[in-house]
Amino acid sequence: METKDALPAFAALSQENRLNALRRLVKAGPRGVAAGALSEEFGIAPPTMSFHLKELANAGLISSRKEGRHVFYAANYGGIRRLVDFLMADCCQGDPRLCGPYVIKENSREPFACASES
Amino acid sequence: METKDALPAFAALSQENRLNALRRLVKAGPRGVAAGALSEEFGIAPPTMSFHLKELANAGLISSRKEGRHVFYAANYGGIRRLVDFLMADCCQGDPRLCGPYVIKENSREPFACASES
DNA sequence: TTTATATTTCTATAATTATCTAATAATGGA
DNA sequence: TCCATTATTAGATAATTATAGAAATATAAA
Repeated sequence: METKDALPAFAALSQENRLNALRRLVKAGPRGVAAGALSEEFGIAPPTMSFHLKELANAGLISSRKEGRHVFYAANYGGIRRLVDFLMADCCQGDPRLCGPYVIKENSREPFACASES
Repeated sequence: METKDALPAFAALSQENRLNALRRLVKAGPRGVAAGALSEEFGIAPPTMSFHLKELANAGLISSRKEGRHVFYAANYGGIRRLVDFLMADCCQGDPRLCGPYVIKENSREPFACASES
């Protein structure tokens, strides 16, 4: 992951419809949700929904697969993880004891960890 | 954390100078870095740097403190964590086994975890 | 072939944002 | 007190960019 990959990903997340959609897909799990279902659930016109899903896909945050005449979109957990890793790279110069109240405790599972911890 | 808080945070991260600055502060640790040092390090004019730091601060991603005539900026690890938590809320409907290759293993420390795991 | 679903293309509108210069504020030392 | 340093604010400009809608196209199922 490089800056040029991270910037479009964060840009994709800074739009309400897209943030809602990605969070919905994160909840949904690997099976994903059909484009039409998302369109209906959020009350967004299909072309607009498609546009936003494409943005998320281009940013590497979701993937799609065809199933019959539906296109299912699913969160790309690996892409999301790489983005967070990039943001937290070399956290506290690798000394997690410096992260203040967010120190990574042994055997805990924090949403992010210092690079040296992962 | 709500959508209205997350959106400006992601928007803040979608600008190159700000993303660079935040990653630099994440590396620096709680002590932070003076505004002038960041300005010089990245070759950005002081007013421009100040503008971007303010954006990051407004987004809750960094904090500042005065020390003599310097202003030190430091990563707000709590804010960053809350942002990631928000993005991953209720991941896979709380069943981490569904997260595909990024399953949260027992006793592992992943950069993010399903909500039910944290 | 007909229907349902999804995507693409195009366009108009609007909005935002990044950066520069100049001025101001605040601090600390001589 | 005066000066040098550091940082922020204000004002102005310019460029970019993104959003969303309409219409048309493609794909697949019944």
